Amino acid sequence: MKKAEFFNCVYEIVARIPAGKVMTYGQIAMLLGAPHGARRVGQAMFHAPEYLELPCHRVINSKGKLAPGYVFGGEGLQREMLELEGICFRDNGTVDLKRSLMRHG
DNA sequence: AATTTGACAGCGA
DNA sequence: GTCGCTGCCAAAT
Repeated sequence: MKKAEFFNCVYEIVARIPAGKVMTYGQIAMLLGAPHGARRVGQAMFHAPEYLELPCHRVINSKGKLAPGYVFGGEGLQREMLELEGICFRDNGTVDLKRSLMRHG
């Protein structure tokens, strides 16, 4: 797997995440056959061209936590978008992975 | 070529 | 449950 392809695969998977579901970086990396590639998935997101219109706000870390805050204009905004799509949040501000994490099936 | 950085993950305190 | 350290791997400097 070449590096550019890894990026493209990430974009494709992210583009397939339905509204109301989320995926973790590690999970995506694993689907791509890179069990330790979670960080690269993050880099792929950061470098994601806008015209792809990826639902990158549906990609979160394994703890259900959202992006650090300087990405979508603040964690509050990302959380709001997710809530509008039906993502279930817990009291501590994390996503309820049990309900909203997409299973690869 | 070597060092630093990062939208992560897992484990221990 | 939170905080910090370590492991991992590619991009950027």
